[in-house]
Amino acid sequence: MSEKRVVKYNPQEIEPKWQERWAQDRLYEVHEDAPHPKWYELTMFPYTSGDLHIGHWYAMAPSDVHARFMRMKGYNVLHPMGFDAFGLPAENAAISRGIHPFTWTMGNIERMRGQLKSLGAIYDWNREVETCLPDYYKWTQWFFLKLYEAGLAYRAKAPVNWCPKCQTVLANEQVVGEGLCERCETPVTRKDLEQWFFRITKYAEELLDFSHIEWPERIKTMQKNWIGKSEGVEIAFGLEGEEEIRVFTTRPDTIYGVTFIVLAPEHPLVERLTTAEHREEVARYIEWARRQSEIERLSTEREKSGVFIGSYAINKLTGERVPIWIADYVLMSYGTGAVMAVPAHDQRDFEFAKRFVLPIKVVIAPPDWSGEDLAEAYIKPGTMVNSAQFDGLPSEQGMDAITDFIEAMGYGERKKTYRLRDWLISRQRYWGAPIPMVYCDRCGLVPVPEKDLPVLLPEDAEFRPTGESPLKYCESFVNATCPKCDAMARRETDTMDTFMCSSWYFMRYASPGYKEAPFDVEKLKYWLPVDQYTGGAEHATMHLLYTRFFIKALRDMGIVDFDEPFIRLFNQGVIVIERQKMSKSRGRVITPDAYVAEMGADAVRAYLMFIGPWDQGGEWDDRGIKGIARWLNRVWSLVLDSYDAEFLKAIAKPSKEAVTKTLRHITHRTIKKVTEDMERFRFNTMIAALMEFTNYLGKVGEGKSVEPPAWQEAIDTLLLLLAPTAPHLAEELWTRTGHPYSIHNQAFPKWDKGLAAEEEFTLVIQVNGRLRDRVRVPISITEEEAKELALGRERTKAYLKDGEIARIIYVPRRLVNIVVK
RNA sequence: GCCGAGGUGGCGGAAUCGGCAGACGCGAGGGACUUAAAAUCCCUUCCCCGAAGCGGGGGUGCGGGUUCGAGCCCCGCCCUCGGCACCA
Repeated sequence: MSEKRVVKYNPQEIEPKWQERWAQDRLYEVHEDAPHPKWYELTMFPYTSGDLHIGHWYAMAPSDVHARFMRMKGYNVLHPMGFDAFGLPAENAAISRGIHPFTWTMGNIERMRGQLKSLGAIYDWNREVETCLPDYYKWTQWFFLKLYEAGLAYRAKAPVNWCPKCQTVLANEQVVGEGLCERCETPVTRKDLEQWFFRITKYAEELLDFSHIEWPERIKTMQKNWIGKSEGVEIAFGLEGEEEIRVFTTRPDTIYGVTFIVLAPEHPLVERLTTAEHREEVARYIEWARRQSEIERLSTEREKSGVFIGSYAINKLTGERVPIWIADYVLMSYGTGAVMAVPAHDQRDFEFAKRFVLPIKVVIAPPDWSGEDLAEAYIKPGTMVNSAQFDGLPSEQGMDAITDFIEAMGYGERKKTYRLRDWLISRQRYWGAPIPMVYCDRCGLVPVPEKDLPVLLPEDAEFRPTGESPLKYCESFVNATCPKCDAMARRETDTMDTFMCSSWYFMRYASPGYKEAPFDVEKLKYWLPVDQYTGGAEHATMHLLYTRFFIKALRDMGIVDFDEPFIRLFNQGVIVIERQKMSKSRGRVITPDAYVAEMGADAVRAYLMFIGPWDQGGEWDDRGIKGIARWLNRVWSLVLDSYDAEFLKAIAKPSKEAVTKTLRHITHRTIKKVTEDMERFRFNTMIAALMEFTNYLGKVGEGKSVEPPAWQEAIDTLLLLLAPTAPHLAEELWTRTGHPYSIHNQAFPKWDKGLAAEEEFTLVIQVNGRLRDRVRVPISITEEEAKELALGRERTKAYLKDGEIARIIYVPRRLVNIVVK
């Protein structure tokens, strides 16, 4: 090709240049008055840990590419960025290094913002949101007050998860694996504490409705399982006197098989029902159970434990007296904290009965059962026996029949139970939004009036390694006056879970500087809800669930008018190193910076998308990035050469190898492929298609002849298709080839159906399912023609001579298969 | 234990309305250019047989099955990853 080209592709030079130019021209500022439909594409904002690693870019680059694609498709795209800036690591840094959490956090943000800018995304930085600034957390507190007014925030004493290392409580959702702290993996212990909760359980049923959102099945299933709905019956068992024990069961059909009752050790009736001679043993057991660590308690291999408390309950259906036990396999926090034990038909009850030699009464006969003892609980359906008037019924029918009977007799009623617990939002830490409440000796619990918000974090708090909340000992903070009576009062010293901050940040982006309210209602109406959300699946039962609850609560208060925050969700996979997650503490972190400095952001962006399907994640192996760099260099040379006068003269010369028609076909086929892949987030095959296109154009450029307009269409198309992925390179080449700035304001190419359509295909000829020949044929070939052609081929004939043709299978546009016997 | 996703060359991965397995890229081998190296370009690269072929055979975790035809569907296993885990 041309000898004249001297300019080399130099991303180090062109990337900063265009980033500055775009910023200067406010290319990516978005406004509500644009004449296009809006598109809100959001990626989960990063926690301000210090450095962005390649995993962050893996989340952000493809999301930016898709947002840019939508922008070129004509949408008014909001694709903002901000920082999740409250949280424990800032405080730990303060303790260990004497830096104030604010200083630490803002320093990190500074560094991360720089890294993010080098990515070359279309973030409108005027809309940046930082959750730790008073302008923001003022509204976090405001939302708390709204939830409080609505009766959705309450304070209660409860056994809660306590992380001894973080010195704070954790929400259920933040306890992972075998009872470990989500952040530091320390085993969690139980503590009885007064804490603030949000009543997410009120929305359990609605949270199970995913009909208005397009989310991955996997995430919906995780939320479903987390909410854990089960339908059953709550049934009263009689006690001496007026009292009753209520149990929850999903198997009312087994009620004739109840041989004992088990209460959770913390059950309120235990105290009253324990008889004098069992008191000591019961107390000992409760104490023992309380001391069990979460890990011990959760172990399924552990032998059942429990004690008899001396009292009996009456099965109202049979009139039988059954003993009442306590055991820690029954949880106070689920159902009623009491179960009717049916050892014959529940494995846990079975093990318990075996261990303590309690009767096992079969009421659902297994198939072919003739009265012998069971080796394990029979939990499947069967025929009802030993069940009075219900004998002989299939147990599935018995379920309803018995429930109807129980309801008719007033012994109990149908009930739904959920595994989901209320969201524990108190944290005994400094670096979070203070809960805006005051304790007054005279007035009790008093919310801080809206006009007094924000309740500011004191700057003079001391960070000591004792582990206790610095706020607790900060007098300037704790001492307050009661908003109601002006008397001396104490401020609440708990701060809010940071998931509270992230439950509304996506709404703040709509009007980030707004002073009168958390958002400007008109702008919110324009932008929300988020059309496309992307982020990690690890938030399935945390951020993603909390936020759905939050929006539903706000909707019911009339603050927002939509039901779901995020219409479409896509979860990218995890980038790993040596099959393990990146982790700062283990020194397994790759930052993008060195790669950006060496190969350019465009190459890193493209490589991250090329590794594999976005939702599958993958191994970071920097050897592969070379292939991308080579490709971008080839694009550079190809495009610049293409606009060289001599080159144009050369391709315009007629030759035997004229390819204009094929070139246009391939150009339009590529547009189709790239567009469809982009829409489906299949970035790896999109890049492969662009590479193939580049390779093809390179071949055409070597001595073949083509009409210049077709050639320029192809080259321009390549640049436009590449623009979302490699925005700097595309812009540079677009400008250098004399096109008007900016390529990012151009429309994404549209394919011509006729040109993209195939005219021929490779007909595969098989004999007995084995490939024997292939031949290019026109798409219009008929079945008869194809069969005839197949039979006539030299290569097939050899395989036909020894047998008789039994049938011929023809698959249009694919193959002919000759079956020979 | 239960639920979900997955297992394809030396590596990352393509191909799923059941129809050419291995696109694209990395790595490797060979060649061109160069005093040399880097860069770049060209060729080869699933395995076995064959001097070679646009020749034969085998091949998508394992074992069976359905089908003219199976990476894809069915049955039974094994392994990896993620989630849940005494939830009555």
